[in-house]
Amino acid sequence: MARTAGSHSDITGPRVRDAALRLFAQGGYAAVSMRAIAAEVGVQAGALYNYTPDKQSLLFDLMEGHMTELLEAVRDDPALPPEARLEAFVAFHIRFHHARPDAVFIAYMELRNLTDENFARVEALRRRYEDGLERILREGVAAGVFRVEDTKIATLAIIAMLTGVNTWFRAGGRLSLEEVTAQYRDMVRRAVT
Amino acid sequence: MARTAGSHSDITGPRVRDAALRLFAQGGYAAVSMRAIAAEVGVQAGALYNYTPDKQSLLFDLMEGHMTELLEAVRDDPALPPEARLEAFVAFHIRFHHARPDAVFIAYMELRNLTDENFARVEALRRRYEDGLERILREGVAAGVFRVEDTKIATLAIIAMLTGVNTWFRAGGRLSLEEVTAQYRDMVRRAVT
DNA sequence: TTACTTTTTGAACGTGCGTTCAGATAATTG
DNA sequence: CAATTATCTGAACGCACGTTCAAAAAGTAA
Repeated sequence: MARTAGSHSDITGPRVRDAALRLFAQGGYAAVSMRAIAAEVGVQAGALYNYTPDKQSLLFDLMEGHMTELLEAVRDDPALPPEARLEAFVAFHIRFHHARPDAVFIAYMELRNLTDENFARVEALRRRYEDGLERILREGVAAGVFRVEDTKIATLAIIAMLTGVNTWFRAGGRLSLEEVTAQYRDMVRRAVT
Repeated sequence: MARTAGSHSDITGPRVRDAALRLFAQGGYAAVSMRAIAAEVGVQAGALYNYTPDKQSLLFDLMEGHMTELLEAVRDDPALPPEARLEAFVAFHIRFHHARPDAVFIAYMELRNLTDENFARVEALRRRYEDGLERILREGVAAGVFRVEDTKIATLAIIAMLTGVNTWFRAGGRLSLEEVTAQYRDMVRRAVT
C-alpha cells in the first residue's frame, strides 16, 4: 500500500530536506530563498510546497529532527562508575556532532528564526540533552568522585567546550578525531575532579 | 575646526551604529533591513548612506570595532606566574564579553555574512586574541605548572567554554557574575593542571 | 540677513521574496 | 489501453529589499 500513483515524493522529499539543510547551514535561513532550495533539488519553487507547508516548518523540522536523533542516540548506563559515564558522554558528543556539522550549525545559529512556539519545543529537547549530562555530574558528586560546585554551570561549560570542536576541527588535519577526543576527555575529567 | 556647518553627523553616526548593533543581534544581519535601522534612528533610509557606504560595511565596522576593543582591553603581564595570568584571562574574558552581549553575539553569528576579505580581517583579529591565551598556556607548560598536551586545542576549548557563559547568564539570576567567574576559574585551572 | 555647507527627505530604480494555483505532465492501476 | 492520481510547472500576487539622487531643510558663519 502507500506508494500510490505518480509518486516521487519518497525521492523528492528527502532531497528537499537535504538541500535545505546544506543551504541553511551555508548561507543562513534568512538569506536562503525557496527558489534557491528548489534549484538545488532541480525543481520549481512551487513544488516544494508538496513537502512543507512553508519555509518556517522546513527549518523547524530540520532542527527538531536533529535534536530527536541526538536524544535517541545518546546512551547512559547508570550502573557504570560516573567517570566512565562522563567519558562516554564526551566521546559520544564529539563523534555525533562531528558527523553532522550542518545540522549542528543550524541548531545553534537559527534558533532566533523559529517562531516562539517552535523555539520552545526545540529548547525543551535541548534541555533534555543537557539534563543527561547533569545527571552524570550530580551522581558523581554524590558518589564523591567529582568535585563540582554547581552541576548546572559545569554542564553548560562542558557542552559549550565540546561543541566548540565543530568550529575548528577538520578531518585530515594535524590531529585525528580520536586524538582530539582523548584530549577533551582529559580536560573534562580534570575540570570536574 | 572640524565641526563644520549643518553638522549632525556626530550625533546620528553613533546612533546608526547603535541601532544596527542592536537590530543585527536581535534579528540577524540578513533579516534586518536598512529601513528598519533607519526607523530605529528616526530617519529615512537614504540618510544612512551619509554614515556607511553600504550595509556590509556597517556589519564589518561593528565586528572590527568589537575585536579591536577586545584586543586593546586585554592585559597580560608576563612577569606574573602562569596561574595568575590564566586566572586574569578567565576573569577578563567573562567580564568583557558580559558587558557587550550584542557585539559578541554578532561577532560569532554573522561571520558568514562578511565578504571574503572582511572575513579574513576579522579572523586575523580573533586569532591574535587566541594567541594571547595560548602564550600563557605555553609558558605555563614550559614552566612545568600546566600539563596540556596541545596548547592550541586547550586554547580553543577554554575560549569556547568561557564564551558560552553569554548564552545563558543573566544578571539577577541565581548566581552573580562573580560567583560564575569563580567557578569557571576553578574549572579552567583544573583542566590544565 | 545672506551665503554657504551639511544633512535629510521622499520618490524612484530594478530585483527578488514567500506563497498560491490552474493547468500540464508523468507515474500507476486495472 | 483508458482512468486516475500524484507531482510539477510557470506565471502571477503584493510586498519589501538595497541603493541612488535631486530637491528641500536645517544648521553655521560672516
